[in-house]
Amino acid sequence: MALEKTSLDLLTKNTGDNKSVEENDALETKDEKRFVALVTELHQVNAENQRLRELIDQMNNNSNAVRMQLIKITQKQHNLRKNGVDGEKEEMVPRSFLDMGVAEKDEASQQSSEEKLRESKSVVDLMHRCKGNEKDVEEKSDCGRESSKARMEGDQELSNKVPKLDQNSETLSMIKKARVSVRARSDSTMIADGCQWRKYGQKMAKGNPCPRAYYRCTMSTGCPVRKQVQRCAEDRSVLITTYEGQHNHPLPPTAQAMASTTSAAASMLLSGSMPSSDGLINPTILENASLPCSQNMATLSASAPFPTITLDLTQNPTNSSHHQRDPHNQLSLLSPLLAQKFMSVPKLFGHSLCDQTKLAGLHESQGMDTAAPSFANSLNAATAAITADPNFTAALVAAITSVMGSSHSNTSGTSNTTGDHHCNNNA
DNA sequence: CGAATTTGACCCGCGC
DNA sequence: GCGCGGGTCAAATTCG
Repeated sequence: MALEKTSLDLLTKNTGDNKSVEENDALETKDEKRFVALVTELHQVNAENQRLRELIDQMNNNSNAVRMQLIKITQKQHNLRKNGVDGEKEEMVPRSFLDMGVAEKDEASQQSSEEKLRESKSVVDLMHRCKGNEKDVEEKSDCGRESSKARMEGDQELSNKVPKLDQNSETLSMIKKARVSVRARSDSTMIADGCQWRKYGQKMAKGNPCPRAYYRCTMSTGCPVRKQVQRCAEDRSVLITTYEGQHNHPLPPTAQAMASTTSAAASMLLSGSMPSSDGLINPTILENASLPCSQNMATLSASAPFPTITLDLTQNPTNSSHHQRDPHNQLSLLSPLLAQKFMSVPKLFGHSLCDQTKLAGLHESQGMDTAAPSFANSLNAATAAITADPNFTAALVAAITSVMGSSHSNTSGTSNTTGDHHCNNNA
């Protein structure tokens, strides 16, 4: 609008007569018109900004609501499971990684949980589909994991699961429990990840002169999350922290980024570790997800006793090298860094992730049309591979939630390092 | 004095 | 069956 008026004014000026007084009057009116037009335009931009801000606020609120809903549903599911098992009334049922499924004995309670899950929003549905797909895997994994505990606690029901386990021992041999390992430089004995931990053991590991410490989460009674902390044998300044399990309680904002990211990484890992003919992890997904970014930040290990995804924060990320020496900063960067890996791909199929037309518009406006053709081809290949896997989508949702949460709680913080990836960049 | 940590003992899975 | 290594338990010790 303003541009049209300006051009019209210019035309008027060009076709005006040569008298100086009239010329001055024309110039004054022209300036006034331009000023009014600029003010109008400014108002329009402000209004647009206001709308975008409201949109972002709404998205943040929705994100938080979905997250809280997920927590509630998880807790409900957990309670249902607990009440459905006679032998475990007094004890929290340990939840394995990502709670991908439940034991056979809880089918009835799981059904009711599933009904509730159906009522929840699309994100939760996505996560639930992820759980459903891996139900069998987790079922057997849980049996194997808890069989020893069942014996120790004299739990007859759990012990009864062992024969089923033996029948499927062949399959079981392929099923492993996922872990997320984080390498970060730190001089302290333990990296600060926002959670409260209690040390319950320490062992000398073979091949490493440094002892390995065992911690469990004490933020909630019965929280199954454990972590191992060990210094790298080659580089003592590197602290290797291995997380296992999922928190069964709400986390403080400082811990949410880490928890969401490790969950996302593990979910992605498990999504690629469905039993195949050779029982090995299919690394394609991670490779594809890693395509556009710096290499070697995340690696998979199929040879380890458990499938492990390693997030290496000891190497310089391309745009945040100034954070390197501070382990706290490294951790706060973890989520955006991983999200950077994960989310460069969903820019292409962001429509399916953010099913709102406005979000799609934002993504389109950022556009892949400026990317190099080879890069776009790689991303197309990655998209084809990844969109076929709903579990990876669920992992992405977790990563997105992580980033949105961190940006929400720390608006001036490190989330800005990846601020160009998502919905809060146009305000 | 209660909570957290340390540390030796124990259990279990796996390979030989 | 046995030994080894990883993981966990729980009594003893330390710390605030």
